[in-house]
Amino acid sequence: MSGVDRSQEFRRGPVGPRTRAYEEVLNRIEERITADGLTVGDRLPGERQLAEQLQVSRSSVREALRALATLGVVSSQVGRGPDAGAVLTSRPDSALTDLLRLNLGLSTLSMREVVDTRLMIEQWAVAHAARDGEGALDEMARAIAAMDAATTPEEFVEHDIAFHMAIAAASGNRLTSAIMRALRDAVRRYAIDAVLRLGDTADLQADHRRIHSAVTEGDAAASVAAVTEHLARAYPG
Amino acid sequence: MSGVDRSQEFRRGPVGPRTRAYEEVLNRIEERITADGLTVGDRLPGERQLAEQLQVSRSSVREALRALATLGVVSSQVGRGPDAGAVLTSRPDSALTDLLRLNLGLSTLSMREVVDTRLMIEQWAVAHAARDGEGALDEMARAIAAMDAATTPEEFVEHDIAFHMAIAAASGNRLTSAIMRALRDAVRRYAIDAVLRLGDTADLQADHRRIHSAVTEGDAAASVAAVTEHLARAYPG
DNA sequence: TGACCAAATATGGTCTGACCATACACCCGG
DNA sequence: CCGGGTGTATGGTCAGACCATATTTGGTCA
Repeated sequence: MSGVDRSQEFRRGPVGPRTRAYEEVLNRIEERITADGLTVGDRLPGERQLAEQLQVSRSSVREALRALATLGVVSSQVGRGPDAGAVLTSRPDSALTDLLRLNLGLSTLSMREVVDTRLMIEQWAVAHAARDGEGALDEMARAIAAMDAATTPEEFVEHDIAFHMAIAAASGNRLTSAIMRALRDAVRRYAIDAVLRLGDTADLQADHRRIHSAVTEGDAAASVAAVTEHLARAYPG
Repeated sequence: MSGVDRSQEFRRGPVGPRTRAYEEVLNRIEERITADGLTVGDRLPGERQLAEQLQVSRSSVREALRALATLGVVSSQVGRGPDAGAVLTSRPDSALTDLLRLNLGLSTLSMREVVDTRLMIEQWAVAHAARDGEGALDEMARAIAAMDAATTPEEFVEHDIAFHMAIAAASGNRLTSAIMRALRDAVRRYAIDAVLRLGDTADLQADHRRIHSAVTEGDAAASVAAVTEHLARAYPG
């Protein structure tokens, strides 16, 4: 015989809502973040220490930390020192990307919905950029040049993403930028196939140049129109 | 002495990128989803079986499944039978909500950015609804009536969310709806405080009725204007 | 034969304790 | 003062056990 009879612990009330241990840990950590005003860069206690504090096993703590890591708010480093352990971060981009990619894989979201969402963000962002987004012009021009120099669809798409991310970044809104980034990363494969299908990138580049010109001239309406036509060309249907 | 010396296993190439075991499991499961065309409702093998197939410990499998559950693509039920075990699902809403809430808690995203994003979606959705969203009118009217009857800020906000979700749903785009839902859920507390601060909900309800009228008449421009003014009132600054 | 109840069983959930690889901290000698 | 060796805290992984739950199975009784 080994182990301890634990069958009578954690009885709360007549019906006990059956909170999983790792969820309890999750909530406690979130509480601590908001209550103690923890912010990016701060360290959480070690897994063993958290386990003792919360009276759960290290496995449960690890599952909770894994969930937080998946949401992009903690990042664990091994070893020792000030940078080791679970550190609070904030990487909504990769988390959003995974979320979209996997849900697309289960075909609960259609490509049409993703493209339409992208169109919404891009119209909104380019209108902002046309009004006061001079900072993005250089980045956009560089991306266009890099696309001209690209020799493979993969390379082209890489810089295409950079071009459109420059527009999104010009809006100054990190949330829409993160969503945009996640959308592009999640459908990267699809975009490469689209370039292959078109065969020629001249039309796409002409669109890019029109967008760049319209933003340069500060013409919001023309910018929106150019972006709309561009996406209609890239994702017909 | 117990255990087995494993120090020489998993050496691949000169520099081995040190893939964590649970990431390997994650990739394998994702592969299986796309390759085998698994879809919502299908079951994954049990944790013990997966562990044996992939030659890792059950803990690593569990961490991978926990990550997938956090992204809203699997859901685990205990017990036995066809519905037990890890089942593929697709709940982007709750995953998005957690993602936003936690990243907001770390103040990497400002409330301004969230509200602006919401404005973007809502303008886009209400324009769609005005064009062909008659299905949403009843739902909107019901929510307005429920807000009239609400006695607490919490209750009011609950139906306010329902009102705006009806608009989002009318767009027919599940991705934007999911983002909208996540935005509202993540800032629910903030919205309740806003209602308390305003003290009176008459102006908000007047806005809601204007939006409903504009959508009823199919006037997209008026709908967008009404939504814009509504959000400016609710979240000044 | 059919309905009902009890045992077997498969599943996720949790715990314990161990070992490994890593990377900084510390100390000691030159 | 500096360089290297050792100590040690940290996450990563594993193995094995037990628990709670829910279905399946099979037997018993009406």
